[in-house]
Amino acid sequence: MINYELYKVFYWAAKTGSLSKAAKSLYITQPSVSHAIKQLEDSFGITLFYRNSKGVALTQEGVTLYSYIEKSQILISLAEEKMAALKNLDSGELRIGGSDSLFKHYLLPYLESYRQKHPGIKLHLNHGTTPETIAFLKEGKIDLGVVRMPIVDSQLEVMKGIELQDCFVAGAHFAELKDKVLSLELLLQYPIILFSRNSRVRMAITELFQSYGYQIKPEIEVGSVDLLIEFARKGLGISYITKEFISKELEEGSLFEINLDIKMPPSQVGFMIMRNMPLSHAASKFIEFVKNTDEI
Amino acid sequence: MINYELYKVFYWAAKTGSLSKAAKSLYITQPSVSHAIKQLEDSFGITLFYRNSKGVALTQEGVTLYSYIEKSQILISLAEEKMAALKNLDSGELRIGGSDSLFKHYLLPYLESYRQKHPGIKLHLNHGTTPETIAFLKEGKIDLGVVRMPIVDSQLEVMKGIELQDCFVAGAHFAELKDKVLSLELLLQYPIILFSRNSRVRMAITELFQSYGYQIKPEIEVGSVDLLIEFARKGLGISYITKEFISKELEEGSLFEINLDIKMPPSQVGFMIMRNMPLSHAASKFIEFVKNTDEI
DNA sequence: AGGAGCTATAGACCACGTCTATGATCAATT
DNA sequence: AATTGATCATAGACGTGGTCTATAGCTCCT
Repeated sequence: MINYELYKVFYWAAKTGSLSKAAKSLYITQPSVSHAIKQLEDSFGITLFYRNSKGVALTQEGVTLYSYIEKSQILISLAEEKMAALKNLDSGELRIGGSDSLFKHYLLPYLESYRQKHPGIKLHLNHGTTPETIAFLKEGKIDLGVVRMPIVDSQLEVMKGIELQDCFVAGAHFAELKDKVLSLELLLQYPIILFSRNSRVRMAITELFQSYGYQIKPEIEVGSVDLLIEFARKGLGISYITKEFISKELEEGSLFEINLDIKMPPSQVGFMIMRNMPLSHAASKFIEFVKNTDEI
Repeated sequence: MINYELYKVFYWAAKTGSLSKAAKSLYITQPSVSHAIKQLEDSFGITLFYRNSKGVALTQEGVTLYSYIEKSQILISLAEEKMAALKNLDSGELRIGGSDSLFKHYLLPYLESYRQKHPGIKLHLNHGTTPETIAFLKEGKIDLGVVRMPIVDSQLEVMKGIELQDCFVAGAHFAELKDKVLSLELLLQYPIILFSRNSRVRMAITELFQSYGYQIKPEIEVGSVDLLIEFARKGLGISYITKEFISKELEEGSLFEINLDIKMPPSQVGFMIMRNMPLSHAASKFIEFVKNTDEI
């Protein structure tokens, strides 16, 4: 089998029309080039160049070989450029899966600033439920999943993100509750708005109430955080919602937090990646970036 | 600069999905493959495969690299196949320059049998005068020129072909000359048909007559051997023509040779190639073939 | 005649690619 | 659980082959 290094030498010799120039381009000596070309000619049993005192020129057969090798070498050069671009994040893909609300309210600033730094990286955001996100990860359709903890799956490696605090909030319509401290039992007298059944937050709150011996049954179920906010503001009920996602509404007073006589347990954001599978460079840099920013 | 051998290893590893299988395909050991892939990954600073107990699979970046390298390697394979074809004359070009008459009356049987042996070789016959043929040779437009000797050109290497004997012939109209021996002076009394001015044969006969103190002026000048034959047969004059080209006519008696009191010097066919320029494989095999056949 | 290019050849050397041997891990058996 | 049989990774030794220097031979140009 022919050593492919010889084609590299052949390419430069043909391209420059000179073994000496090829040697310079390749940072080797002229005898090495001469030797390499000889090897190639010997292994084909065909003369590729004719030599004269000015340099070398391709024979008919040499031209034929060159027509193939040139394309091949250009492809390799392109490959090397592409790899360099991937390496310094001028190119690549970052595929993240997770819930819409986490993208919008938590990840967005990171994504914005990452994109600004690396505008060549294509961003794929794939929203879905936690099980869907895990499935996508395992199928290799996404590099990274961002969901609520806890996640227990031996195939996954999970890193903790920030802590979020869920709470019940209401709008002006329930102003009478503003400075009161409610028990769970009392809370359940009011219409409750919850996120749809298959979400992690919904499961968590259902379990929490069960552990206290109550069953929480929402009047309204919605599919997005925006609707949770909107419905609460319009006074249709009391929404269970992540406090960090409504800092604007709390500040401007269009929503207020309901004080309960028990502390709601915090929930944590988790970054999931596949265990024992190398991350794409774009993804690992993104995670690194989020980690460093979170710590500061 | 990256050793292109590594791409060969990468290609097989990616293609087979297994370092062990790649090793077998490449007739090296598995640790060598492992080492090579590692080198490639290190020099890019990018992980190309993830490894598991079943084998290896390309990462996202690995897939990108593979998309280039696959094409590149296929081109090289095609190149190697093509070179093998050129080597055993399944493919290639044979470009010969020379006079129409030599092609038809001398080279044709060789060309036929060469073509039969190597149907993949494209044949280019380029007819022209001797100076044109030499020019084509120097421009690299033909591999081989077949002309009348002598040729004196330091850039050319000339090999002798067969000897041809030119002679004067006539048809039935001049039957009275059949068994006579003519002097040059007497011959010149008859209408002479010669090949056109710029041919080598024409120059030779002109010089020959001059060396005896005569000037030969044709009644008719023609551009092809066929016309020389045809005109002589029709009785329009006495043609000066290569005896070997009219063996059929001499045998059947439609033409007969004029006996002269001097011996016409033989002329020799010459094969010209460029000195110090390697021949195409197709051409060198053809010359070899002609030489061997001629000797037998 | 001399010099400045070019490529070819010879021979020495040592880097690096390959090998063997072994370890680590995982999955599918027993 | 233990065993077997795959996989790839690692370590270290070995020896080939690619690269080097030095030099020759050639052609062209001054």
